[in-house]
Amino acid sequence: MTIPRLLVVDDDEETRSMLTQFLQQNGFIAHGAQTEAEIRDRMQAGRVDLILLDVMLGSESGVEICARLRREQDVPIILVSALSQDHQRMAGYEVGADDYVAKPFNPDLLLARVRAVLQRASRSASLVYRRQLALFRFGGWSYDGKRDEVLSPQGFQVALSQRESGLLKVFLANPHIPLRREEIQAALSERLAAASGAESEGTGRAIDMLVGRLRSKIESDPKDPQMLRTARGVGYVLAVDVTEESPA
Amino acid sequence: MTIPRLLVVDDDEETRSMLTQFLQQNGFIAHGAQTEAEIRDRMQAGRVDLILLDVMLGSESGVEICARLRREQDVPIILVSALSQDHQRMAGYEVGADDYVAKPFNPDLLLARVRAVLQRASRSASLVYRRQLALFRFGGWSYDGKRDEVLSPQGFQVALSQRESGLLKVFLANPHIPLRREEIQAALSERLAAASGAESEGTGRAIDMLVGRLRSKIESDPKDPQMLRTARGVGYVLAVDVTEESPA
DNA sequence: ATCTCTAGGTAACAAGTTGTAACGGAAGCC
DNA sequence: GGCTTCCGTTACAACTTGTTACCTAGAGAT
Repeated sequence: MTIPRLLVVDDDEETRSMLTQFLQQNGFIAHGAQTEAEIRDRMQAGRVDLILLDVMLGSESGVEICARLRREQDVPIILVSALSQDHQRMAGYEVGADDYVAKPFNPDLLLARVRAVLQRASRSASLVYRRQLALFRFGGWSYDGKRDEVLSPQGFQVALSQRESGLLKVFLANPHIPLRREEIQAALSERLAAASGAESEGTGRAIDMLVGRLRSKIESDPKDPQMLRTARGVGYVLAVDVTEESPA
Repeated sequence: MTIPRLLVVDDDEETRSMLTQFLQQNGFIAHGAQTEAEIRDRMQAGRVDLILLDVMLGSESGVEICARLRREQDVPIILVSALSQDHQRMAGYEVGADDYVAKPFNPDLLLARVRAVLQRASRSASLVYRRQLALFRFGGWSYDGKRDEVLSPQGFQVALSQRESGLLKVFLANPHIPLRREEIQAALSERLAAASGAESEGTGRAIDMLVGRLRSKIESDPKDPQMLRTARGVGYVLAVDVTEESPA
């Protein structure tokens, strides 16, 4: 894949340029668009790998646009919204969005999501599915998103806590990519930190602890981890391949 | 191979001539170009071994040009950009380009990259691959970039620290080429030193230490190194052949 | 061949980072 | 309330990695 090409759809000029710039700074190609027509223009004009679609587009509802786009083409879509109630979230999934991010969002979280969706998209060419329910296989292990259940290579079921399985999901979505602690933190606690460069989170070493505990459960030799490798000075990486199946 | 012929594509006159001069001083043949049309002219007119392509070409996106060129021919391309704050990250991505360098770049780093890409190009005619994830074999040893794991000729697994495996990767990418300490340093810490002739890094002998430690791990007789030879007055060379396989 | 000078090998140390055991608070359950 | 489980914090040990200092080996001059 070449550099991913993103399309940021938002009717607020400021948000749009802020977003496109931020994404460009992080190695993506990002363009802006305001209307459904513009989206279609862009997609006509060239490849678009992912659309970041605001839910509140003045007159139009982003959700409806999403539904329409999805019916016709298979471009991955992340819905962006200030309304982060759960039922609305579900509505987004029903419509076929690949993910859903609340605004104001933590930039690290957004990055992680974008990468995750692109990853998935590049692997399983075309497949509208619901994020949570996939079945992952990695290094002999498997994780069933539907049951939130982990099976060891020997078939033993291993109980993970909420947070641990959350952590696992974050890594499964970003294999081979070193994740910084802040990114992990952000992806885990969907709490919206301040929008921009928010680097609060000076708490402590919770992530290290979490990783340690997860290792003790899914690494055959936790002292010498084969899957959850540490990237010194950076964070942690999942160093095995991940395959993802749509749920049965 | 004869002297490699490089093409520097940038719309800024100053950058372009600075770059071409620098490359010429380092033994390459370098020309400049500003537009895609000019690139094609040059390629028509004569062999071009490597293109250094700026990402921000005024109106056009270098990335798109890269994609187009790649679709038609197999010329190696290094993308140059000011956009890559989080550069390490890009490495994880599969880009159509052969490599990606941040601007302002450390000249030593650039040299190392150029050599590495030329090396690869001459070896494995055409191959879009994932930089990090290749599998290398050298002098009986192997290095698995995917697992970041080194196997001795006897099949024993040797644990390298982060920095040590980074060093190894630098050498694997540039076999038989004497690398100066500054180049190595630059390639290791992708940190952008000051743009031009920036020779800061007057720190100390960290590289010597690193090489020493790596030798102690992968040389059968560290006192008389067979692979990691020292090039007196210059730096170090990897003195064995390297084969590189794309990951399974 | 010997001398001298300098580059490089290496041990010892120091600073920074990570792994992990122990502790304690909070939430859920009986 | 008392228990258990989850999870963040702290403290400390172990490991990484750069720096310094000292010594040996090579290269060139005599």
